[in-house]
Amino acid sequence: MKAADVLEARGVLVSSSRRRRDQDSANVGKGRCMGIKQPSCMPAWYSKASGAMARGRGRGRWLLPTRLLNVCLAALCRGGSLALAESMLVDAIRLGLPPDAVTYNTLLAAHCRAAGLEAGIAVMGRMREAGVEPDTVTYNSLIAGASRRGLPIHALDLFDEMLRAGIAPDSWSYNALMHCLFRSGHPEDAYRVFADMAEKGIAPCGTTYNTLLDGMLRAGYAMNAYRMFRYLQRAGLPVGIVTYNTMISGLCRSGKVGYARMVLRELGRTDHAPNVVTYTAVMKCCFRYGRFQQGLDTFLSLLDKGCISDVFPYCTVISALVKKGRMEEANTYSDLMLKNGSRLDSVCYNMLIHMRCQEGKLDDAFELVSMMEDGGLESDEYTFAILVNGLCKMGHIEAAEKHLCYMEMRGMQSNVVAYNCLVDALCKLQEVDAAIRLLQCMKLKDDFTYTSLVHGLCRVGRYHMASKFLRICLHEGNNVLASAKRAVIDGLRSSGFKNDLRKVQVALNMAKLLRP
DNA sequence: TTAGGGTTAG
Repeated sequence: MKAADVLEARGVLVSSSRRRRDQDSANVGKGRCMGIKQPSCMPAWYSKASGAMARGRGRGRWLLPTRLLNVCLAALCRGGSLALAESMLVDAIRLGLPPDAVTYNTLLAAHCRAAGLEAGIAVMGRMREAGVEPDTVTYNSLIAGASRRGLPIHALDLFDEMLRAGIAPDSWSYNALMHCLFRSGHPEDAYRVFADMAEKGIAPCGTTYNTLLDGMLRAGYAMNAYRMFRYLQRAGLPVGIVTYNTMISGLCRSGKVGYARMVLRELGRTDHAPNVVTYTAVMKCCFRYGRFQQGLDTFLSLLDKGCISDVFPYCTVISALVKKGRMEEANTYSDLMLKNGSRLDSVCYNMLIHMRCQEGKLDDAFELVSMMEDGGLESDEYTFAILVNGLCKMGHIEAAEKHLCYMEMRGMQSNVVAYNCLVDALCKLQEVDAAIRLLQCMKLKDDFTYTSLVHGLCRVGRYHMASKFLRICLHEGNNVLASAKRAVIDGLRSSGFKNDLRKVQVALNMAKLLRP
C-alpha cells in the first residue's frame, strides 16, 4: 500500500507493525467478553427469541433462526448489552445453531466500539476458530475501530492484510481509511487513498466526498474545501445535510464565519432540513465568536422544540456557561441532561468534572471520575489535565504532581496540557525554579508552557532568564503571547540589560520572518 | 464508514 510506504519513509510508521500483528494474533480468542460484566437480568424478548431459535432447530430450518439470532444480537449490541449478546451467541451455539459472518461482524463492530480495536481483533480470531471467514465488512469495522482510536498504522496494516487475503475493499473500506488518515494528521496520504480508489474503479459515494471535505477543512484548507463543495453542487454530485453540516462547522472552526453563514442561509433554501447537528454547530460558532446570547437562544429553542436527543448540545452550552462563570445555569442544564437519561460518554464526564473543579468541589469531581470508570469508561488525557488543573487551582501542588506521575506511568500520549497547568501554577506561586525543573522534564513544550514561564520569570524580576527562555522558545519554533514579549522587553529596558534586549529583538524579528 | 460536544497561558 503506497500510503503506508509514504508514512514509513516519513518516520510516521513504526517498524513494529509485524510485532504488533503477532501481539494481535496472540490476543485472538482470549477473553470472550473482554471484561464486560454478566448482566443480572434479561429482557423478556430474550427468552422468547431463544425459544424461537430452538423451535427453528427442531424443524431443521436454519436460515430463519440464524437471521433471527443476528437481528436479536444487533438489537442487544445497539442497546449496549454486549454481555447479553455474548450469552445469546453461547445459547445459540449450544442449540447447534450455526452463527454466520453477519453474527460475528455484528459482535465485532460492537466490541470495537466499546473496548477498542484489540477487542474487535479478538472477535475476528473467534470467528476464524468457528470456521467463519472474515469478509469486507469485518475489515471495514476493524479499520473504523482503528480510526476511532487514532491508529493510522493499524488501519493501513488492516487494509494491507485485507488485500493479501484476497478480500476486495469497497467504498466503505476506502472511506474509513481516508477518514483515519485525515483525522490523524496525514492529509496527503488520505488524498492518495482517494486517488487509489479512483484508480481501482471504486465509485466514490456521498460519504467519500463528505470525508474529503471534512479532512480538508481540518487540515487547514478551508477555501479548497469550499471550492470543492461548489464543484459538487455544480456537478450534481451528492450534497446532503451531512455535507452542509460539515461545511458549516468546518468553516466556523477555520474562522470563515461569513462563508459559514452563507452556506447556512443556502441550506435554508434547500429541501434539506437543518437538524440538531446543524444547530449545535451554530451554537458553538456563536459561543466562539462572542455571540453568547444568540448561542444560548439557539439552545433554548432546541430545548423548547424537544429535539435534543443526546448530550452534544448540553455539553456545548454547559461548557460555554462554565467558561463565563455562570455556574448556576450550568448546573441547571447539567441536572436536566442527567434527568433526560442520555448516555454519558467520556467527553461529557470530563465536562462535568471540569465544572466541579471550577466550583472548587474536588471531592465531587473525583466522585465523577469513579462513576465514569465504574461505568467502563477510561480516564483520558483530558480527564487528567482537568484534574491536575483543578488540584493546582486549589493549591494541592503535590497531589497534582502525583497525578502527572500517574499519567506518565499510564503512558498517556499527550500530557503537555497537564504539565502546562502545573508550570503555570508554580509560576503563580513564584516557584519559578521548580517550574524550570519541570519544564526540563517535558518531552513536548508549546506556546502555553513558555508564556507561563516567561511571565512568571518577569513577575519575580528575573528578566535575563526570561529573555533566555523567550529566545529558546522562538528557536524551537514556538511563540508566546504578546503580553509576555512586552513584559520581557520592558523588564530588560528598565533593568538596563542592553545586550539581552538586542538579542531578544533580533530573535523576535527572525521568528517573524520565518513564520508562515 | 462521514457532520455537532470536553482541558491549560494572558
